[in-house]
Amino acid sequence: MPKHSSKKELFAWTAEVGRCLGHAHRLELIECLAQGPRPVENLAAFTGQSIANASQHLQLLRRFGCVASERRGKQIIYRLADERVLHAIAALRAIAETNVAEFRDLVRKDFLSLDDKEAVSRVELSRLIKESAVIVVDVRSNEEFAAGHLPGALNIPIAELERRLSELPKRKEIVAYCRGPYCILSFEAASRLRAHGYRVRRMQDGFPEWKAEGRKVAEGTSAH
Amino acid sequence: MPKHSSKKELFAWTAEVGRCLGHAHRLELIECLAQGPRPVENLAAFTGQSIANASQHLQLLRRFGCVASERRGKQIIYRLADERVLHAIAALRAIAETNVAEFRDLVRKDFLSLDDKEAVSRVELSRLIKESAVIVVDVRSNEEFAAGHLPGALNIPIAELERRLSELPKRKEIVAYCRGPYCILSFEAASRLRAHGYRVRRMQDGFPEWKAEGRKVAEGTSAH
DNA sequence: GACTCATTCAAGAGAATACTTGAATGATGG
DNA sequence: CCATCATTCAAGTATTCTCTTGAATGAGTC
Repeated sequence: MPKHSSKKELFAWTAEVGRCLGHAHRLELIECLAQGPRPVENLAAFTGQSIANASQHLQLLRRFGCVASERRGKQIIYRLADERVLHAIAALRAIAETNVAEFRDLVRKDFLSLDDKEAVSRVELSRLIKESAVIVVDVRSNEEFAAGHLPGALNIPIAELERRLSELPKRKEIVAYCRGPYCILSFEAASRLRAHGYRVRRMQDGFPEWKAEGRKVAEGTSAH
Repeated sequence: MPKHSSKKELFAWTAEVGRCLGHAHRLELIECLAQGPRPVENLAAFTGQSIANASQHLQLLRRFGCVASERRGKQIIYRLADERVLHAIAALRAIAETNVAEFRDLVRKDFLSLDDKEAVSRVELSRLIKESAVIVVDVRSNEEFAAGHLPGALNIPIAELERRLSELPKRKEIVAYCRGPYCILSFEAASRLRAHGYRVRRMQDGFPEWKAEGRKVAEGTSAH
C-alpha cells in the first residue's frame, strides 16, 4: 500500500489503521473483543455477520495491529491487541458526537429519550461500591459477564430483566452498566427499571473502560 | 449510511469519521491544516494533489466533522474543526508504531538513520527557550511559519538550510522542529546540520502539538 | 488414519471509492 | 453587469472493498 516518499508511506500505514476503524462491522467486533477474548464463531454470532465475513474483518484488524489471535485447541481466540484501539475509537466517537449532526440527533432520539439522567462516573461508582450504597447490575450476556465484570455486580441480561425483578431490592439505588458508551443495553435497563419504580442510574461508558483504568475486576459466572 | 438498530447506526457514523482518517491524502491534508488555516489551492499544491481531488477530500472531512471552512473573499479557507482530530490520529499512529512491522522498519530505515538522538520534549524546550539556552529553528515553509511558530524561532525552510548556515552560531545548541511527528523535515535538518558540525536535536512532535498544549505561539513572517 | 470441527482461503458479483476532466457556481473587481 | 478567479459539481473510468459461496486447511478426536 505504501508509495512515494517515506513520509507519505508512514501516512499510508497510519491510514490503514484508520481504515480498520472505518467500518461499522469492525467497530462492533472491537467492542465485543473489548469485553474479553473470543473465538470467531462467537463474534460472528454476536455481531450478526457470517463467519467467513467476520473472519475477514478480523484478519484485517489483525494485519494492522488492532487485534491479536492465538490458537486454543481447534479454535482461534481473538483479543484486543492494544488498549489504545479503544482510545482511538473514543476520539472518533468524540468527534462524531460534537460535529456530526446525525449522531447527536440519534443520541437524543434513541438514547436520551430512554434515560437522560446523568451517568455515574467510574470514580463515584467505585466509592459507592465500597460503601455498599448501590446494587450494580451488569446487563450484558452471561458469557461477557463471565469474562470479567465489576466486583459484586449482579448479572441480569437485559432479556431476563422483567423476569428477575424480585432479585432487586427497591430501597437501594441501582447502577446499570453494559458494553461501552452508547451501548443501548444500559439505557434500556434504566428505562425499564425506572418504569417499575426503581431508582436507577447508568454507569458512564462500560466495562472495558472500567477495566482499562486498572480498576478491580471480578471473573467467573456468578458474583454471589 | 446508517441502518438497522440505533446502536449500529452510531457505529456507522463513528466509522465514517474513522474512514475520513483512513486515507493517506486526507491525513496529509489534516497535517497541513494543523499548521494553520489555508485555502484549497494551497493545500492541493502542498500535498501534490489536483485541486478538484483535494476539494473532494476536504468535503468528506468537513462532512464528518474533521475540518471546517469559511469563505474569505473569493477563497474558501479550511481549518481543523476539532483539536481531537489530532488526538485520534496520534492514537492511530501509536497503534501502527507498536503493531505494524512495516511502520517500525520505515522509521528505523528512513528516520532514525538520519537522527536517532532522543528528541527534546516540549516541556524541556520551553525551559531552554526561557533560558535562551538554544537556537530554535523552524524548518517549515515561510507560509507555515507565518501562520504560527514557536516564540523566538528562526525560520529556515529545509531547502535553504545550507545557504543560510551563517545565521546559525556554532556555540549554541540548535533545536529543530517541523510539522509533526515523523515529519521528515526535522530529521533531515538535524542530520545535515550535524554534518556541518552543529550540535542539534529535534523537538518532540511538531508545531501543532506545541500549540495544542496551549503554549506560547508567535505569528508573522519574522521572529526578528 | 479417517473424521469432525473451526477457521481460512479463493473466486466472483455488486457496490463504493478515488481520481480525472471539463463544466457550473458564486463572489469580486472593474 | 461582464470578466475573473477559486472552488465545487457532474460524469466517467479504473480500482478497491464488501460480502457470499463453496472448497481447503489444520488441529483435535475416534
